[in-house]
Amino acid sequence: MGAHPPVKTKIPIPLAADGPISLDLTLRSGQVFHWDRQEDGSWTGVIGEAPVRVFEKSGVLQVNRDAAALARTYFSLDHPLEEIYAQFPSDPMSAEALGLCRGLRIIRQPRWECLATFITSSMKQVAHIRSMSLALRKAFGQPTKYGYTYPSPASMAAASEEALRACGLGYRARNLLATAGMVAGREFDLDAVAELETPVLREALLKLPGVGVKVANCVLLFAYERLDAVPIDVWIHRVLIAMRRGRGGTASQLARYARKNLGPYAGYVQQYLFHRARVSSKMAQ
DNA sequence: CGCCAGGGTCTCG
DNA sequence: CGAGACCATGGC
Repeated sequence: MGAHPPVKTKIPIPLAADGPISLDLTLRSGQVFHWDRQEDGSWTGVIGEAPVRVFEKSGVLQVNRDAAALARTYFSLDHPLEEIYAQFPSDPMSAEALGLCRGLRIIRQPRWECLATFITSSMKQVAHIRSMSLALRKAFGQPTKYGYTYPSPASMAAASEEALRACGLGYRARNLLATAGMVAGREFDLDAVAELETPVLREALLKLPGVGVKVANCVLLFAYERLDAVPIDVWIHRVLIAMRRGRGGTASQLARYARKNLGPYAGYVQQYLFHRARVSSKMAQ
């Protein structure tokens, strides 16, 4: 807590010609689960070890000075949104999703945080992933001005399965513990594998306990900048079937359909479709 | 209260 | 390879 002197000066981070950003959409879209929206509309949270308070107005971000560089990278302000939108599919669902989600950006997450969080995500609602993340941070992370850091692989590997279960993980505790051990012991080097081609990297990730095709694609998209990776969860599964006019299929058939029809930024399209599906579901009730 | 959730893994045909 | 059973938990 005392490591960071209070910084009251906020400097604007101007956007180049890369389009807008919406913090509300980006931080509520099921990519990250540890940000808090304040009453003044700003968001507080942690990027890596750094406490961050960030505010968006008129397409410009304001952030505490010591986190400016981190925020640029984390919020992917260099992603060419207008080019991505120009490559969006023209089907009605993708077009509607784009209309709803302009400014939603795929975040560059710290690799371990992303991998571990999505190991805990299986068969869990977004709200509960959030509560598990908070419990893990409180139990094993470090406190900062704006919340807790995400626990290191070593600190999780050193924990007991019971301590992880106490954070609400259920049967996922075993997998998280095993994967934390492999990462902490350098049996799996999260940084070294970043050099691998996407299909090879995917196969490598699939060797980790608790990582199947869906979680591997989340990690590829959110932590390794593979913007063509398409995680297919229950929501996207339903969306793809609807796109195929009710025609279902096996998981691999739907994956092939997504790869052929969602364009070069299929991961972005997927994220927009995910948000659209969840919003329209809430409206329906 | 019962349903469902950003699934993975193992077994069996 | 594809389909089914099972796994823990809590928001809604």
